[in-house]
Amino acid sequence: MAVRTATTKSPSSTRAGDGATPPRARPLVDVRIVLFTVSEGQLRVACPVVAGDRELPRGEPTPSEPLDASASRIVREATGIQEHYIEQLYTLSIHESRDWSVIVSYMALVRPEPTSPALAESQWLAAGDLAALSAADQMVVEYAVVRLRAKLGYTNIAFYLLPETFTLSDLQETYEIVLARRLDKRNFRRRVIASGILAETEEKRREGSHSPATLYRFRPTVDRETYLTPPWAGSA
Amino acid sequence: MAVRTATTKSPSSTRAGDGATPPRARPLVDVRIVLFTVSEGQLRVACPVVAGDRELPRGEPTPSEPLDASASRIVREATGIQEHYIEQLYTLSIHESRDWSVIVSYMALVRPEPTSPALAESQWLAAGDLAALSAADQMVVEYAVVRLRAKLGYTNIAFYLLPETFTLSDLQETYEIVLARRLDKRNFRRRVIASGILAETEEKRREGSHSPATLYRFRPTVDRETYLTPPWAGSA
DNA sequence: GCAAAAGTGTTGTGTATACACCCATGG
DNA sequence: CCATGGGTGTATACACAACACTTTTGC
Repeated sequence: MAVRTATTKSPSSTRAGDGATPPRARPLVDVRIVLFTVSEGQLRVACPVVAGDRELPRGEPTPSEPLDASASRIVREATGIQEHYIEQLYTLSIHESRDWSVIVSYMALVRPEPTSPALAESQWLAAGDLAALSAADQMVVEYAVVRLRAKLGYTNIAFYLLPETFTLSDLQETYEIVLARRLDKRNFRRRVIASGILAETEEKRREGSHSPATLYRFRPTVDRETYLTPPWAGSA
Repeated sequence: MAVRTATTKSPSSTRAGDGATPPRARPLVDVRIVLFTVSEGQLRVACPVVAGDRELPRGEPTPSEPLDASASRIVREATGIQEHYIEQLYTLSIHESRDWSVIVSYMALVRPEPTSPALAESQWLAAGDLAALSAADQMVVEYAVVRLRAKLGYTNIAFYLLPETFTLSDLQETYEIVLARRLDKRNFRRRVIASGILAETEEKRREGSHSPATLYRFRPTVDRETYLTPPWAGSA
C-alpha cells in the first residue's frame, strides 16, 4: 500500500517569520504550575492570592531560559518555594478576561519542609476543594491530579513528597492520600521493597507506644522517571 | 507536618496584562506536527520541502481555534492531508534562526489511503533516516516515535494506521514496523482477540497461494486512548 | 505437489491480590 | 496489662513468553 504521487502545494501561508506575510498577533504564553504538597493528611495545591483572587502560580517565559526553567522560576517568584520536582503537563489555548493565552501547564512537587514553608498555610487548597479557582485553573489542577496518580504507579515520584528519611508507613500514607484509597499493608511493603528503590538506614524512629519503625531513604539510582518525559526536558 | 505560616510577597512582577508592567516581547508560538504513516514496510514521517529544506509541517495558532484544531489545520495546510488522529506531545522554548519560538509539538497519524495521498512519496522520510531535518525537528520526531511505540501497547492507536478492514497479519505487520521488532504470531493474535477491540467481518481476503484470511475491523468502542490525554483535549 | 501464509494450544514463569496474626513498646 | 502501630507469609488468579505443526489455497 504505497503512498503515491500527487503533490499538493499550499504550505507557507502560515509560516513564521518569512517577511512576505504580515506578522500576526501573538498570544500571551502563560506558564501555570500546579504545585503539590502533602500536609495534614491532604494533598494540597499552592494557590496564592493575587489581587484578591486565588490563582495558580503563573508567569511568562523569557528567551534566555529553557521553558522548564521558566516554570521553576515562576514557582519561586509566586510562592517563595523551590520545588523538588517539575514536569510539563499540557498546552492549551484559551481566552480569559479579553486576553488570548497559550497556557503551558506544569505539575510540581515540594516536600513538606519542617522549616520555613514560605507560603501561608491558608494559601494551600485541598486538591478536592478548588471552588476558589478560575475554571481554567481548576481544569489544570484536575488533570495534574490524574497525572500525579498515574505516575505514582510506575515512578519514584512520591520521593518528592516525603522528607529525606521516612518509615514505610509514612510512604504508604502518602500513596493513600494521593490516590485517595487504602492500600494493603503487606502487598505495599513487598512491592516497594522488591522494586529496590529504597535503602534501609541504620536509624529507627520511636514514637508512640509500639515498636520503633525502620527509617528508609530513596536510592539516588538513575530512575524510572524517564519514561514518558522527553529526552530534551531541560535544554535551551 | 504542617505547612506553617510565613507569607512571601513577590508575585505579580511577571503577571500578564496588568498594565502596570510594560508588555514583554512575546515568543512566536510555533506548532509542529509529526505526521506518521506506514507505507512500504516503513514508518514514515511527512516532511514537505519548504524553501528547499525539508521540515515538519508547522504554523501558528489563531485565537479562534482550540490549539488541537490549529494543529489539525496546519497539517492540512502543509500537506493537503487530513490526519485521522492527533495528540499533543510537548512544548519547548528554542532559538532557531534568530527567532525565539515556543514550539508546541504534536504527533498525528494518517491511514495509508489507497486514493490520492496528496503528498508526493518523496516527501515522506523513513523514521529511521531523518538527517535531512533540522536538529529541533529531529528531536521532536525522536520523541514522537517513543510515544507512538509506548502507546501501541495500551491503546487502539494502531487503528489509525490501518485501512477500514485488515487481516490479523496486516495488524501484526503494522505493530512490527512501528516497534521495529518481531512479535510472536500466536501470542499476538490471542492478545488482540482477547482485548475485544476487534470485530470479525463476514469477508475474507484471498490473495496469493494460501488460505484466505479473515478480515477484521476495529470496534468503535469508547476506547482506551483517554488514559493520559487530558479531559479538555479539544475545547476553545 | 509444492510454496506460502493462515490458523491453532499448552506449559511455565512472574506478578498482583486477598487475607490475619504476633511482636515490641510506652504509658 | 493494654492500646498502638510495626512487621511478616501463603494461596490463588491472571498476564505474558516460549515454542511447532497442520490446513488451505494458487499455481
